Amino acid sequence: MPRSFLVKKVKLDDFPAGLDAPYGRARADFGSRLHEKGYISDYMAPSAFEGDPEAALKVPSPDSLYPGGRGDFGGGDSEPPDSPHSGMAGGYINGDAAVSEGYAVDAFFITDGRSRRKVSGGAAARNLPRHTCGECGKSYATSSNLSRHKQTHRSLDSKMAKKCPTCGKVYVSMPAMAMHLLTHDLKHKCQVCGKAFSRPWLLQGHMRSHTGEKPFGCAHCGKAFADRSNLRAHMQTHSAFKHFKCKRCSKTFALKSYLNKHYESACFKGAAAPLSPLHP
DNA sequence: CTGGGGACGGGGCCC
DNA sequence: AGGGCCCCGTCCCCA
Repeated sequence: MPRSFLVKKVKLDDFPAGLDAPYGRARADFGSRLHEKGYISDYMAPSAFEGDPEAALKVPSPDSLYPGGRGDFGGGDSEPPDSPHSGMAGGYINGDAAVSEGYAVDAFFITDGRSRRKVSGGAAARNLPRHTCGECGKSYATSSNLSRHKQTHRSLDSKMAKKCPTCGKVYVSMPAMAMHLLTHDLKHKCQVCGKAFSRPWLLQGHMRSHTGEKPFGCAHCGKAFADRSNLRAHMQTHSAFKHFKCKRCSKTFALKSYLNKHYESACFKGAAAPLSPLHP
């Protein structure tokens, strides 16, 4: 993997404005989640993530990486990225007609893993006041969203807690409860094989297995995937950094799932329960 | 045994 | 409140 792949910043405004509408929010959201979850480390220089297991858990401050601060790209000084269209022609990846330009560009942001942009038209972009949760500090565009979020801070033994009549799971947040109830209602049925799903997008993803559509292309090697999660996992295989480490034999893995598999393998056969991995 | 990919479930957040 | 979209994680299969 070329070093530049790991360190370059992205100037999103270089991309066609037409791509903004459907993907702007997703990209911004993805970027912020990368910071929240620490996955930004996947595409960073390895030094901070090697050796000391504690260090591996520390996520560098986004502000230190982006002089412009969170939610910005640090002004117009960003280097142009490796072309998101490299290996693609007219929005196609490896000649795969199912790959839209929008998705191809979107995939690039997964590739880069650090991209973020101002949400055009959003409250943040317009500098509107945000509604911040006093308990965890998360902020929301509307008081309504904040109110909904605050439900998640209720105690499990709160009077507001409700139990799922089907499986008995307890929820303190009514939106979460409503969401959960949907998982028992498989009303989205595949017309091809009859398999049923609780969510329309689960069916959409499933349909790709019938149509062969692979809208998520890897900007690094051009390989296309039907599922974004699978593209993400694939991107990790491009990373030279394996920061999931077996505590017993010190072997390292690029993906947590590989480490988990390793724990189930001979390394721990006949041994006590696995020690906690680098990333618990 | 490891690496990689396909398929999918669940929950969070935004509009 | 509902719909849509997203990410995280897991299971399974195969090379």
